[in-house]
Amino acid sequence: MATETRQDASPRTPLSRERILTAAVAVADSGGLEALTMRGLADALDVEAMSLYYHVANKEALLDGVAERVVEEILDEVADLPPATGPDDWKQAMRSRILRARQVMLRHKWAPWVLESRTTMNSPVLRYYHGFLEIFQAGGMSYDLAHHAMHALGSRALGFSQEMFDPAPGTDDEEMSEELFAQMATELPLFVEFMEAVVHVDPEDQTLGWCDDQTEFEFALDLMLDGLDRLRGDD
Amino acid sequence: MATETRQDASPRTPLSRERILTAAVAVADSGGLEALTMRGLADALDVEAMSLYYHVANKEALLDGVAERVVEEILDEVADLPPATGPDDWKQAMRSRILRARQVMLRHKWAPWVLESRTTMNSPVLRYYHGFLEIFQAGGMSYDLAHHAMHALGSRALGFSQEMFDPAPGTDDEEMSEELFAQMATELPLFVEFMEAVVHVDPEDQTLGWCDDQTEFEFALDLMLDGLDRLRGDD
DNA sequence: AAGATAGCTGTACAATGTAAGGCTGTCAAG
DNA sequence: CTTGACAGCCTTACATTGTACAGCTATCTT
Repeated sequence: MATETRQDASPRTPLSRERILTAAVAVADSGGLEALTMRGLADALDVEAMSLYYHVANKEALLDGVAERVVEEILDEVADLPPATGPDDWKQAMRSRILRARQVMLRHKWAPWVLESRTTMNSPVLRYYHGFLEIFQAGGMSYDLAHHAMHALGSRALGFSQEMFDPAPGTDDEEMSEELFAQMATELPLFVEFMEAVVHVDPEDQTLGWCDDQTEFEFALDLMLDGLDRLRGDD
Repeated sequence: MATETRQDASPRTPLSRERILTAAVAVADSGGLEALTMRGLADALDVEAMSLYYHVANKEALLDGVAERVVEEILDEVADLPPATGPDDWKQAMRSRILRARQVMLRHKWAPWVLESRTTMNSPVLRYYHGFLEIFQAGGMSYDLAHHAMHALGSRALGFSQEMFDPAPGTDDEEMSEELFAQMATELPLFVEFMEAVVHVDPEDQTLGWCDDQTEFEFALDLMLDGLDRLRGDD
């Protein structure tokens, strides 16, 4: 009964930056980003909160690490894709790569917020973007155009687009308030037609699952890729 | 000395949701989003924190209001733009509109984060998007294409693109760590050429102001608009 | 005059990140 | 074997946040 700080005598695998990051991703996966607190993470590791600070400078650094982890997962996901061989398949190569990245984002719905809040570059991101450069080069694009293309793709290169005011059907379907709807009918007539045409459901009873994220993502992606393809020097 | 709670006898303009939102935008403008706390906002209004709750349900509702304010500012900004008259100028109309929106975003650097964190639609946003519908319609686009276009534009419709890992020259220019740079030279050869070609500065001493946000924004915007123009039914 | 109420304040509490220092086991030097 | 150093983890404590709850006060109504 002398050493009673820990109940079980199992030697407990020691903490490490790697274990912490793995646990952090797991916590965020199950509870969302707001569940990722230092105390909560420590609990998940069966450890006290302050112990984390021995391996991670602070929460900001932890999130940096988590961001790296996510991009590493993307790198894994695209590792087995065949390289682009020339101007005829650069677009397809890019497309596959980005859609694979999107798979990772679908597994970690919180990831976009973490990635967007990072400012510093990190090694996995550099490696990931290097793959794009290879493809752009195979496509015969100038570095200048490749640069523009990177910016134009933006977060889409990492597999997400961060929908604005996403009309995903929440638990309660009152996401469009009464007044807004009334306003729509009178002041914004085009919207009524628009929704009737697009939503395939009369605006009276809203049962929306009208925006297929995957479809919209691919549409926008192809729009950009086609545009870039047209800007290449040699056709 | 009886009523000593307030020093000056000036009757003090009463609080109101409007005054609060105006102050909130001002606080965020000067101190950034992290300065926008209930206590800080109350201070700016010469009032106690809890007084705000009489006019605003909670912080989330406050941010909703702030988001509305920003979009209203955009609406103001685009109010005097001439409407699109037909298929020949829809693109220009859209372009002007979005570049005006961007002006607002440049005034409120914090706004992207607020807007992206909102999930519920609000009235100004609906009105703003209605303007897009008018333009798409003038361009002769189907509602279906207009719908895709909205999604494809995404946040760009509101004038921002949320740059990933933005390499803006911070105070200290060590945003690319030693190890990263070393790795680049050896493992990621394309990056070296890339930067030399694009950055117009040798990678030894980094003095980067290499990404012109405005240029990149317009490039991506035009890429999308041109693409959409090509997808319209009638040429 | 009496009470109701809108608008604001004061106090208090829980959740968060994290600074500062204490405990403990391991391992090398004497 | 003893002794010290130190890595790794814990304890305590504090500042900052949002916000619940219960007052206070002036104005307005009856």
